[in-house]
Amino acid sequence: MYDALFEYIETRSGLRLTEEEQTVIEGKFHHKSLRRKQYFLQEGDICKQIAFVVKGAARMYSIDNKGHEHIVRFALETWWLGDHESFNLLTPSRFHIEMLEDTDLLVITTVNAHELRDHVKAFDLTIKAMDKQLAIATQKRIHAAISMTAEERYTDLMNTYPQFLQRFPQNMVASYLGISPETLSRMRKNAARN
Amino acid sequence: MYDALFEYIETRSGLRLTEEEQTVIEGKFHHKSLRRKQYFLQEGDICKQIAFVVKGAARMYSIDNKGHEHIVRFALETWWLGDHESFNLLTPSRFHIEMLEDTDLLVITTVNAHELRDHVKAFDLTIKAMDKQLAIATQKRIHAAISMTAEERYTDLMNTYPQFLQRFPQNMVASYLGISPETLSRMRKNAARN
DNA sequence: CGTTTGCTTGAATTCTGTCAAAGCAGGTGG
DNA sequence: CCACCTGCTTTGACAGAATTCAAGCAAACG
Repeated sequence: MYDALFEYIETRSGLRLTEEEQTVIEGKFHHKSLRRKQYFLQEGDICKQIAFVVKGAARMYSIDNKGHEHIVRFALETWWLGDHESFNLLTPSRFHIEMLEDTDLLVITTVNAHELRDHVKAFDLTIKAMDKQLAIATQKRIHAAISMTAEERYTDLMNTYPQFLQRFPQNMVASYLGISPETLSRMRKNAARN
Repeated sequence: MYDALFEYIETRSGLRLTEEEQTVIEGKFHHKSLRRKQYFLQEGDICKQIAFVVKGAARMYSIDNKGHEHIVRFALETWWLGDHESFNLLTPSRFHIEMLEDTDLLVITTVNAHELRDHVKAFDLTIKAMDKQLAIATQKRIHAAISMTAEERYTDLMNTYPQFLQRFPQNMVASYLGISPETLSRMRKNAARN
């Protein structure tokens, strides 16, 4: 179960983990299984832990005052679950994090994550690398949102994350793109013609 | 000139800087003045340095294949200039960073920034805090882009950054919101009625 | 086998962009 | 000091794009 996490840390940090470090890491995380439709976080909760996805899939979304859902992020294997804002500021989250498949997680609390960063250099480097990657990905997404048409955003998504349409229902992909399911359906019909 | 930076680091890190540390920091940064309409970065450049804004204002934007500009970010005093993606991956930037006012910057290279993080703990903590804040702000912006109408995004912006409309022309605010200047003008007219 | 869930399609409506024109500063040079 | 630019905002008319509402259909699920 922990092998996927060790491999992830070694790849991201560029360092090898000693057996001792592996033991420390195992002590700070704990395993958690969630089935499809179960929640890791619900709106109003304070996000006091984050989780590494060993196997499975999830979505993070909000519900607006008209009752519509808006998917901010998906998560697949080797991605992380958690609401940055709530986690860092200890404010109630505006988001839900729901499993879309039966999922295996490795969970760590805020406090343990900080301790681990102080004691295991490879983990600190990993988090730094994640932060960078996240900054890049979110900047791209903002750029896409303000500068591309819905159709361009869709083809861009297909190039960047072709897995998404295979593992997530189309109406959720539409929600992620910020368009209605009907619009996405029509766009795909047009795109197939060309 | 450096006082604003020292104060910023001390506030963000929660640590006091020794005189020695202040000297080290001064040695790694250098001062640069840019006038209105001058560029800190142009499309195609690799972003090998970032800059702390001591005084002034700037915008970061791209130009699409129709020749339209799209503003991804603004920067004011105590904010930073730089393209995360180009800076971290050393790829050519898709963005321009242009001064909107005469601006004083403190510039640091990639290499020096890494060294400084290793030697001055307060600086490392500051960068970590910045990364967190950036992650929160960008997540909010993505959420706004996919879940709000143009009008909701506008009022949200006015609440979060009321300075923007005072220091930036309205057509740039429109570009930042991802709408046309005409639409923003009409929205403001409607909002004034209520 | 019935129910739920997701996908598609059509028609009406609302929103937004585009194009064009006009007005309104602030700044510059004569 | 005035006339003229130039950059920015406003307004109107029109076209195009996306949402909404409604209906029908297929596949998956319990």
